[in-house]
Amino acid sequence: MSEKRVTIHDIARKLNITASTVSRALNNHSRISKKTKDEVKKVAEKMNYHPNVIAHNLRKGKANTIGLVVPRINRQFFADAIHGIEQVTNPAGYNLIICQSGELYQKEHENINTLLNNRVDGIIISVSFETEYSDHLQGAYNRGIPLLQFDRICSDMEVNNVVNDNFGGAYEAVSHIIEQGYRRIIHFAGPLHISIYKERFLGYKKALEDYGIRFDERLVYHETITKEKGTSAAKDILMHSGIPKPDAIFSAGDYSALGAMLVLKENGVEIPRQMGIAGVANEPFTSLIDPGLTSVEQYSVTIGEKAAHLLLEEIADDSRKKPRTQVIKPSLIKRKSTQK
Amino acid sequence: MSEKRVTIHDIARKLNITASTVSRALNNHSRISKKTKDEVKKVAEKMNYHPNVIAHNLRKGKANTIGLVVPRINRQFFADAIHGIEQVTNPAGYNLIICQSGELYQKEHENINTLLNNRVDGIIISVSFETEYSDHLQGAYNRGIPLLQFDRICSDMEVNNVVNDNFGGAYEAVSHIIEQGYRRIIHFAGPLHISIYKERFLGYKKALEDYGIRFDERLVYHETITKEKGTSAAKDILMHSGIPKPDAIFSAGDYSALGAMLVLKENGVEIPRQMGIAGVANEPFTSLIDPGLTSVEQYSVTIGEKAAHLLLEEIADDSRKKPRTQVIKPSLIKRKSTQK
DNA sequence: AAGAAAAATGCAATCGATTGTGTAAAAATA
DNA sequence: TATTTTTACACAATCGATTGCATTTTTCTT
Repeated sequence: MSEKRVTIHDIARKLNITASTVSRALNNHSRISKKTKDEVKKVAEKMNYHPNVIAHNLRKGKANTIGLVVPRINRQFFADAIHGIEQVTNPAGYNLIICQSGELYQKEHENINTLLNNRVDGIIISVSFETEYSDHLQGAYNRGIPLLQFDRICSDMEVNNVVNDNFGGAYEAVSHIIEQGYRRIIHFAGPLHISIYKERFLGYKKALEDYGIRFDERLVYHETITKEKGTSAAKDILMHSGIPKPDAIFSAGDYSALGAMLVLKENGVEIPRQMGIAGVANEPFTSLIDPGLTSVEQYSVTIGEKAAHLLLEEIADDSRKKPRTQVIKPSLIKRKSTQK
Repeated sequence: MSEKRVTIHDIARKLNITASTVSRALNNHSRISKKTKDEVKKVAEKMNYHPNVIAHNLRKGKANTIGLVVPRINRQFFADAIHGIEQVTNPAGYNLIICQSGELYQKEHENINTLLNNRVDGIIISVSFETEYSDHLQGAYNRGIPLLQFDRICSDMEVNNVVNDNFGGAYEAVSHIIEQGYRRIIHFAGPLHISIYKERFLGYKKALEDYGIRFDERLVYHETITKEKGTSAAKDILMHSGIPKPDAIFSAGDYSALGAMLVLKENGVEIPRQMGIAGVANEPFTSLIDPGLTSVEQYSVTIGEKAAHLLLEEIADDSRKKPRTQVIKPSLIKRKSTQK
């Protein structure tokens, strides 16, 4: 059944030479004659030899592996980002070990340890919702492991980052909404201790300010980034008549925008005439629903690619440089939901 | 900067004992006194010791790693399946190395080699569109590596499989369509050399047969599983008046169904009154578009979980048993698009 | 043909942890 | 107290590949 595994020693024995010669031959070492090289390779082929990467890695002291930690893999943004990362790391000869934190700090910490134990050459991480401190990351970094954060970052970690211009994206979206004639603009915010949501919130406020619209705290729905939260927020909006009637929503995420849109439509609110809506992420569904949802495209694949490039660079020259933060410019995809 | 890595030898030196004792102490070996165990653990902790998994794996001859090969990671079905797999393998102490074939046989072959070189303990694969032969898989299997296929399978490989009841799902969908009163039912088929599409096609035919509707080859649009192909197919349908007018579409995928739906709506065809539409996969967007698209839910996370369970079982008892094929029962999600 | 230079290969240590076997120390038994 | 048993640890080989250095073989010089 399971043919026992063939090693360089088996090849050596068959050819009456030493394992070191076989090793050198397979690695095209200059001090080995072409003749033996050819013989070795032929025999290796014939014996169906596969190098033991584990032994190789042990000797070399590196694993040729990059560790990745994301909240969940089955979310479009991360799946795309991972795709981008693979696109770069794979041709460079690196494997990827992917871990999911499930938005839990504890799990994320364990993930990091797993990766350290596996002697990964570098770590790419997008932190969980829960992650407010970065001891676990700092620990890895102190051990000399190149570390890079993307999208969601711990700002107290001084490492390379690849992020969206969340502020700019939000600013552009809200500006667009205002220019379409909307004035009382609601904001569905995410957890503000998370950098990306904070920045979107700030972009929203800045746009209001620049257009001379007074910021009104009552128009902010906090922690509203799931479809369900969007649904209940919309119901709340429909009920509330105490405050001046809002005429648009800028949501920090597409899903809550969707939830709200469905409720509003159901209740006879015309979109975009009576209420404009825009979100962030440009999820696939935004172009499929009716009306199409205006949204901020994040270029997640690009983010992944950049992240991988930066990390590989850092791995290549171990002189630790001043951390860079690469900002990816998002772009606003204007659809019917905001075209008054 | 990078503190040099501490090994069991460092700990041994500090305590004036041997590395073997340290190793045994850390592994709670019964022959080591509680006293030394405690001392060793304390020092290990203090020295910030992390075991070198690579050395461990080399010695143990296994990598505690499972290899995964999928066409692409950033497709909802696979992302979900991977999620399911992780859900099982992670608590069991396995890492995952994920490879993408990009739907290319050549790449898939390389992926398999990478995994073999990394001495993975098992491989889970969903083959690419291009994959018609299974030499590469057979090679891995012959080397004694437990192998499991899911979703898309090479039927000439005698290994454990986890698949959808594609036939049944299609049968149920088409039956539903017929029961709603539709009669001239178009089929958007995928590449028929791929098991899942073949089965869906057969399920479609069987349902027609059982309801006494004659199968008409002219109603089959082949290789029509992308949104674009669905779009062009719909245009074709609108133009063609030579054959009796079709009144429903059963698509082997949601995306081509979507493409068709958009074109038909644009051209004033009323759905579901004039044309019923159903797809397969229950993609997230199916519930968001208007009208909602009837579709077959595949339970991709469950598929991943089952796949992982089966593989772990096979890894656990190396006596190679007769391969099993686990079939996951899909279910039809009925939405407006087929409610005449 | 002898010696020097160059080329090709062998030897043995190494990476870090595991493990079978041997041995000293402690405990139990006679 | 002498002897056996048990307990606790040390020694050394091993996993498979890599590599500095030593040694042999070949090729080149003169």
